[in-house]
Amino acid sequence: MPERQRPPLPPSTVARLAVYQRHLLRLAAAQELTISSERLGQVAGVTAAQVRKDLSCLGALGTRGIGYDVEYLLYRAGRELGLGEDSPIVIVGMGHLGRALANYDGFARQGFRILALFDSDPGKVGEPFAGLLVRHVDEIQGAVAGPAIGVITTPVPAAQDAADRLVAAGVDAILNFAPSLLAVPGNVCIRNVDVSVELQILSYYRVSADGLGRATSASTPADRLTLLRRRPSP
Amino acid sequence: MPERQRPPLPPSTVARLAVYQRHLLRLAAAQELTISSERLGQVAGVTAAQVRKDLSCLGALGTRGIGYDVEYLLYRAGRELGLGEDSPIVIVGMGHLGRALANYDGFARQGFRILALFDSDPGKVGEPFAGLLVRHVDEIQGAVAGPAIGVITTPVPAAQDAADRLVAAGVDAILNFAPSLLAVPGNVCIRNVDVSVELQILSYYRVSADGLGRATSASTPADRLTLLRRRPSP
DNA sequence: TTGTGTGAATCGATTCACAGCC
DNA sequence: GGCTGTGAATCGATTCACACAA
Repeated sequence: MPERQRPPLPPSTVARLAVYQRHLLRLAAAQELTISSERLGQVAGVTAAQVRKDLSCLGALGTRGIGYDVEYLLYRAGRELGLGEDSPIVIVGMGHLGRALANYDGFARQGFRILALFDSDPGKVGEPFAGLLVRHVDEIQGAVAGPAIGVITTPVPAAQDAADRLVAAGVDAILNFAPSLLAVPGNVCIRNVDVSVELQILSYYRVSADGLGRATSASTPADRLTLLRRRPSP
Repeated sequence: MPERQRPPLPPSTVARLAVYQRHLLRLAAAQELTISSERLGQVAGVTAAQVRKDLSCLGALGTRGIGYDVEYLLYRAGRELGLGEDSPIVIVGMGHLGRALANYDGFARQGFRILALFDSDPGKVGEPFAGLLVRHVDEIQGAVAGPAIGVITTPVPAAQDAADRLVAAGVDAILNFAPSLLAVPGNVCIRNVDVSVELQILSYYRVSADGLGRATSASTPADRLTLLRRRPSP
């Protein structure tokens, strides 16, 4: 059984794999049987060579002269990303953003399932969103059984507390929308999304672009680089 | 006047500069006068050497033995990112996410100003959010005078149309939350944010981490790599 | 002594180019 | 003829280490 004996994927490849996955779902729904690196690159916004390099990390999946089998690629990419069964998600912070995410129906399609919603405001506890009742953050540890992905959509002052509770409940990955750096144990993986930061980045390329007619930048897929840092030794 | 005569910043530096900016604002509010690369790195989640390299791109801003002047750094970083006066933002798509962003009060603090909100649903047109009335997407071109940053929070099928209208109205940068690759002219800069993709990336590192007690990844700042592609030659 | 600024070295990621297979 | 898989080359980004200024 020579399964699961591959070097870890490069972080940039992981990020793109997630993007490919999304487009492959669309292609599969459209009854496409095979896809070439060229076309997949076009829809994902990367070069064909990049696609081939990325996919070759999963093994030799394509057929020369033909391309890649959409269904099989979907299966392998999904398995690599750990999307076997529905991954449970819990959301902490039922402000506008938390509600937006709770109501987002794309999660189910992408293999995620919202397990519970939490807020610290007693006024919000008990309210129904997306078929779930909001629970108090005190209940996180009781409600979350085993590993799950936590999503933090609280204001900054509450974010660290939310993270602490999630970690205590066994959550091992956190998507943080609060613009602050959370302290968590080394075995918990965190990704931060900060809309203001995204806008500021756009701001920079905007000013470089105008003035002259010089075209500067074109579109890009949702390519994010995860920086992984080892725990500093004690 | 030897102003504005610097090579363009590396994309990864631009992304981090936006993160520094955010923490510098907090430090300035807390009356901190100076900050060392060491401490700024701690709060931003990067190494001290990285901070120094990044900041040295803006010139020699620090004082040896002391650190960086918070106010001055804030000024220079903000200027570099093109945050001089309030940058106008328009949001297209008043679903849950669009409303969440419209109500987000962090934009103003970060130097952005929401100029207008749009939706294609006549039922939503006229509704008030965050002190603005939702207008119909047909009005985009009339309402947006000159360059602005467009934010697309529509469902996928409407995203390209939204982008086209924004571009026609003179918008030169787009933050796209719809999970699709938008086609825009080469002088328009795009960044994509896809929450499902973020979750899938977390998924990967999650599965690598558990099983054994091996710690795998620690936290990371909102570091995103913008891939800039030149327009392919015709 | 503290902490910046920066070349040099390292590391990783992308592109190129082409051999090999359908 | 078309398209994958992959080493080799290139490009960029991070880290190191240390001279130098306050």
